Amino acid sequence: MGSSAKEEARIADALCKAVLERKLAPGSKLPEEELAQIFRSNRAKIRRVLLLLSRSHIVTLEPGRGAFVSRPSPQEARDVLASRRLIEVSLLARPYRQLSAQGAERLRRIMMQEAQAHAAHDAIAMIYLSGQFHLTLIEELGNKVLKSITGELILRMSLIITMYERQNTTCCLSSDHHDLLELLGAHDYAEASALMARHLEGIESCLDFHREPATTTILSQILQPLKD
Amino acid sequence: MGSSAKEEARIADALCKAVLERKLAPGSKLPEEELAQIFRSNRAKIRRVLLLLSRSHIVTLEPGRGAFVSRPSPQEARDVLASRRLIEVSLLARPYRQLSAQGAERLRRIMMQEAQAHAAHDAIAMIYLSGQFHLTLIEELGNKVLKSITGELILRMSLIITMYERQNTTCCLSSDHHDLLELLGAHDYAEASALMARHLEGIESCLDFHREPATTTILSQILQPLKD
DNA sequence: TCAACCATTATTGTTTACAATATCAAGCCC
DNA sequence: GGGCTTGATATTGTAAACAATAATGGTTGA
Repeated sequence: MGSSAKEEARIADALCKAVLERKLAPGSKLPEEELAQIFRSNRAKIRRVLLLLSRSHIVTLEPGRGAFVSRPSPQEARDVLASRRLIEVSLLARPYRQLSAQGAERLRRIMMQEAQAHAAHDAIAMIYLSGQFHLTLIEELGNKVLKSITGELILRMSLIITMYERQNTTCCLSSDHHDLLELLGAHDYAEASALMARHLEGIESCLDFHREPATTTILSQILQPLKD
Repeated sequence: MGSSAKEEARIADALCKAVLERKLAPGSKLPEEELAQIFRSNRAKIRRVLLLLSRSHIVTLEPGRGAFVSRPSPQEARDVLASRRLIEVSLLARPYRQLSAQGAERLRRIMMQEAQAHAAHDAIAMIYLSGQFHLTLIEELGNKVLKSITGELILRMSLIITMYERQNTTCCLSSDHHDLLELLGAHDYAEASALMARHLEGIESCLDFHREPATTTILSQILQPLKD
C-alpha cells in the first residue's frame, strides 16, 4: 500500500499546524525517536518528514546534531514579508480573473468563521482562518502555484511572528478582511490592493527585529495532543 | 563528516542542470540503483535527493513505481508561467531598491557571456545564462527569497518548454536583456516592467499546449558525463 | 571551588539485508 | 491470434542492526 506517503503527510501537517498555532517555538529540538513515538511511527518516516520540512525552511537540520524548528534571521524575516507583500498586493492589483460568485461565497464563509473565533477569543482558530482567507483569495484570483508558494511564506511568517512579535499587540485585524471582500465584490481591485498593502504592513509594524528572543521551547506535552 | 549533504547537493544540482539543459526529458524514469552507480553514490542518498526534488516538482514519485522526471500538465504550466510573470513584472515595476552600480555590472557581465554563447551557437549555455540573468536581476532589485522562488519556477519552466515548445521557434530573445539593462540603468522601471512582460509573453507564445508530446526519453549516456 | 578532561550515554547517520510490489515474458485458454 | 493468467525478475520500500558523533556527567587536579 502506498499509505506511507499519506502517513508522512499527516505527520508533516501536524508539525506545520503546531508551527502555525505558535505551539512549536523556533529553536525547539525535534528528536527523531521522540517524534516517532508521539506519532506512532518510526524513525525512517520521521526522518523523511524532517528532510522535507527543512526544504520548506520550517525545520533546520544541523548535521550530527539533529533537527530544530527554524529560527529565521531578521534579514530572512524581512525578505519573507516583502515577498509575500509583493505577491498578494500585485495579484490583487491585477488579478488573473474577476472574483466569481462562488469565490466570494467561499471567502465570506471563512470570514464568518473568523468572526465566530473572534467572539470566542479563540486566537488559534483566528490565526488559522486568517491564513485560509488569504490562501483562498489567492486561489480565486490567481492560481494553485501562487497559493502553494504563499502557503509556505505564511508558514514561515508564523515563525517570524513568534520570534519577533512585540508584546501587547493585536495583529491581524480581521476587519480588514471584511473591507477587502467588500471592495472585491465591487471589483475595485486598485483599492483592494492598496488595502492589502496596508493590511500586511500592519502586521509588519507589530514586529521588532531588535530583540533576540530566547525561544528555547519544549516539546512533548505540546505535541502529544497532535497524535490523533 | 557532514559531507553527505554536500554530496547530495551535488547530485541534485547535476540533475537540475540536466533538466535545465533539456537533456532529461519529462517522463524519463530515474531508477535509484542506476543513479547511484552514475554518481558513485548509494541508494539511500539518491532516495533523499529524489524526495527533495519531488518537493520542487522536478521529479514525480509514483508509489511502488519509482521516480520520474515530472510532466507538468497544461494547467500547471500556465500557472507556473503566470506566477513567474507576476513576480518578475511586479518587482520591476516597484523594486525594493534601485539597481546599484555593482548590480548593473553583474548583469552586464552575464549579458556579455550570453552574447558569446549566442555567437558560438551554444544553446545550452544560452539557456543557463538567461536564467542567471533573471535570477541576478531579482536578487539585485528584490531579495534572496524571491530569487529562490523564481529559481524553482525557472526550473519548472524548463520542463514546460521541453514538453510544449513549438518546432522551429527561437525563444529567449537575448536582445531583450540588453534593452532591459539599458532601461534599468536609466531607472525607468515602468518601461522595464513593461518590457519584461513582453519578454515573458514572448516565451509563452512559443508554446503550444495542444500537442501531447511523447517525451519518453532515456537516461544513462545522457547522465554519464555528469558524474564528474 | 572551578575548570579541564575523560568515560558514559544518548542521538544521529549509514549500511545491510529483507519484504513487498510492479514489470515483463511465457504459456494457456478462448 | 489475442487476451488473460501465472510465474520469474527486477526495482522499490522498510526495518533493523551497526557505526559515528555529539551531549552528559562525573572525576581529578590545581
